[in-house]
Amino acid sequence: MSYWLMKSEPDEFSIDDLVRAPKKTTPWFGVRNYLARNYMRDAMKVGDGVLFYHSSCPEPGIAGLAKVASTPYPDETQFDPKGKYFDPKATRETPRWMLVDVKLERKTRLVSLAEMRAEKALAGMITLQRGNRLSITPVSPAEWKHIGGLIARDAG
DNA sequence: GCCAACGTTGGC
DNA sequence: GCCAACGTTGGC
Repeated sequence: MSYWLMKSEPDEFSIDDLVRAPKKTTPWFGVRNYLARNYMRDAMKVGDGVLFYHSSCPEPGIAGLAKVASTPYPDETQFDPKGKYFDPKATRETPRWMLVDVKLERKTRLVSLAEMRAEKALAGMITLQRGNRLSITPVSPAEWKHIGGLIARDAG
């Protein structure tokens, strides 16, 4: 069992979109970074814990808890020539971009990036490291547990 | 295979 | 809108 932080821009797909999604599940489409892809394709297992993170928005931070809900399969958006995620080098025979389904566990209070940065226990989190832009990063069991505690805390 | 230029991410 | 960081591209 592993843990992950997965970023989404709420303008594109927010925690509320996941709440409303059929079966509260979504394919994690649109990843176009090889390391992030490799995490989904090679490392994630069904049942792994996911921190759903809102990025590039007024208040970035963790917005919910989710789980990996499928084995890897091709990202359909790579095949759509009209879509923004089209990849002309990908074919059905040799897809380049793989994804997993993510299923909502529950929406949480927003644990803001500022709040995360204030926690010494989270100082080692990859996503908090200067310059890190990766949209999917592993989270240690200790970090996962600590964030669980933050979520349970009242805001402020 | 090197590396400069360019594009993107994402916080502020 | 700015800028740091870093991945990708393409010329050589």
